[in-house]
Amino acid sequence: MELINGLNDRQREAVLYGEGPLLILAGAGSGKTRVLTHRIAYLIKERGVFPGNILAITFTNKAANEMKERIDHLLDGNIDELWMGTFHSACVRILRRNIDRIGYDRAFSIYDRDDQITLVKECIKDLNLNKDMFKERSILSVIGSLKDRMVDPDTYINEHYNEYYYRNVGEVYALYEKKLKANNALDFDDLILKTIELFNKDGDVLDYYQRKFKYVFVDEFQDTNKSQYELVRLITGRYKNICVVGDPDQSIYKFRGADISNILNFEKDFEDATTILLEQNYRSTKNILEVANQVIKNNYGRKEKDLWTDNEKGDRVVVESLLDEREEANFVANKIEQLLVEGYKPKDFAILYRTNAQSRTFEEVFMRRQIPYKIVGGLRFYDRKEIKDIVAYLNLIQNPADDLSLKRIVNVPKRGIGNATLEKVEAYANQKGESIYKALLELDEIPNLSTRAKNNLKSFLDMINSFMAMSEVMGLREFLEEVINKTGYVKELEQEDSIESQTRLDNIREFLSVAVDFEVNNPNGTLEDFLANISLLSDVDKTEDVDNAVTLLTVHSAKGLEFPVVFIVGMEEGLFPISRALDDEEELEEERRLCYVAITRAERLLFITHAKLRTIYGNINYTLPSRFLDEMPKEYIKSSEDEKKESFNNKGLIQVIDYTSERESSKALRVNNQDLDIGDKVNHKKWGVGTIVQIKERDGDKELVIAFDKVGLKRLLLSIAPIEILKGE
DNA sequence: CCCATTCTGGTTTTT
DNA sequence: CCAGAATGGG
Repeated sequence: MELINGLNDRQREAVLYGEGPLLILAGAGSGKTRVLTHRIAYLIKERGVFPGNILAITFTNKAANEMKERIDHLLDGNIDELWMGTFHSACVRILRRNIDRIGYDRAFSIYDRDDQITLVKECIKDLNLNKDMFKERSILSVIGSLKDRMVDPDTYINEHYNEYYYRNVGEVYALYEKKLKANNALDFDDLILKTIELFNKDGDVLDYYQRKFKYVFVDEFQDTNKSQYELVRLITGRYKNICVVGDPDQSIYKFRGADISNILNFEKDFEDATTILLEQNYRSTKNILEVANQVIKNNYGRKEKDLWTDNEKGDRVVVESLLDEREEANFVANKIEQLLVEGYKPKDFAILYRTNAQSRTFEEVFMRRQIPYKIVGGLRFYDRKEIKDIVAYLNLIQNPADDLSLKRIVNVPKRGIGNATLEKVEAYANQKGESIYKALLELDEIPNLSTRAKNNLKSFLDMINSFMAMSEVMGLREFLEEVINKTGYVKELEQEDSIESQTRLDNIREFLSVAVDFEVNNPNGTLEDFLANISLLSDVDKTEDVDNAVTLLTVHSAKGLEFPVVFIVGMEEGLFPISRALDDEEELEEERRLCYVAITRAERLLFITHAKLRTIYGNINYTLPSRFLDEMPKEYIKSSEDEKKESFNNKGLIQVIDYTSERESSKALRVNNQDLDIGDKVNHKKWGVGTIVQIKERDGDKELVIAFDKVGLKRLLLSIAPIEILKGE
């Protein structure tokens, strides 16, 4: 049978496995996608399973599309009925059909993180809490983790009744939930939780889906949280044909509630579960894999597993030490240019970093050197102001209860409806217990409004009403154009006529083409579907499909991807592992798993870099190489610093800086500063002896960065600093 | 009500 | 350093 050709014994066993719970522990690069696609194809083709009886959960929509395509290739039959997508998109699909059974309108809005923050902010204000003490971000992270663990507000408040802070966090949580409901909105967590609630409260609906989904698959199972696990348990309650695939060593979403114990407990929770281990790696060279294995070994209490490969040994992993982030980016660019000459293509390269902020230097350098690149995440298209504004219009039109969206755009573009006016309307709505939109329908009843305000509100209302009517009859693109024109949004930007407004117009045009794409791919798609679709896209999904470009992305976003050549940058203590993890053993282990994920993305070549100086918040920091570098076995590593060191007479910091000082800025400084140079020692009145590590021109003065022996790095101006230069080598 | 300016404080990772 | 919030003048 062609479906098992070329598979190894373990893989074949997984593909051909019969009924009942199955746990596939799949190491990095062990061909789990292959196993999943082949198993699904096998069920359909050889076992006669109807595609509509299969639900497959993937981590991103992109992964879902790719898998679906691969299955399509393996079969001749039609697989349109196969449900494949993320937890969130599957839940939206279920809720759009049936959420009315638990008291929501089926036109509910989906709130993203920014919406959540706005809502929490409102709650803090409404409850008269001190906003310095109650920070919306930290409250939101508590709420998030409570939702992940399915703890409701009342339970939490009772548990913390005697703690002022946490009790009030609970109160915010309660009000937040109330507001979501009033706006007929769900946040990301709710998509899962409300589906569970629906299943628990309505036996018919549960029964329907239990019968429908005879076979359920969950990929990246190590990163599911408690509620997702519960959802899987409910859906598979009838047939128990649940196949999960995961790797505990690649669990990197603990901060989002991911619970490794889901994978560890699987065999307990599902009786007679079979476990299959995939340990042969097909992705990386021996050198790369060995480095990964040695690093992850340092995690305590993990289930020992040794990934092996038949692939060639390959080049040693290169570890490179650079002066600062600029040199780091230039080193990477140099390597890429060099490898491009050797026949690699831009799309073969990925730059992996721990935090999004690190992408900037690479962007600058790549732009200057004309290396084609694309960035995953970071400044996101859908997070741009103009896109969020348009989406808010659409949300309101689709779900008039959505006060949050209404408030966002009621005065964008300016229509003379300011805060004071809106507050009066809102007060009226609150008192009547209805939405702002509804209140506007009773405009004449609202007290204390000036005629002017009333007129402005009236024309706003008329506009929204006409949009609502149009949305019923128009195609998506046509409708969208109507909205951006009739609102005056485009007009305002055109009048502004700045570079910035031009970019915004471009973005709006881009958004229109997204809508056209959606229309083509989903001929029956509604406005609701379109909105749900764009709000559930992951960063990876959203990244533009540039033909041939270097990929810049966080290690988190790189999960599940692979590249011929990988650069892991910023391998420094405090950055990777991140500072917050340094004194917490559990978080440190998660960082180490993250490092493991990063290393195992590489197929042929792996470069790891760290800088000695890194600018954070505009401050220059001294950094040390990451502890993970020490965990990598020397025999698989080559460090060009080792080679260079021999030709320099290295006496510490001064010499280290000397040999990298070919960079342009230092060269220039050498000419201009006969008296002062990087590496010179100085004596400061208060801070004592230090070494100059950087000199910058600043308004005719010189700004010095000095590494003091006692107090570390300081930045000061030459003209006013109480220092003397210590001469004489 | 609108705009410009000052200030604050914030970076982990994201469906 | 930078973006968004808060503040105050027009």
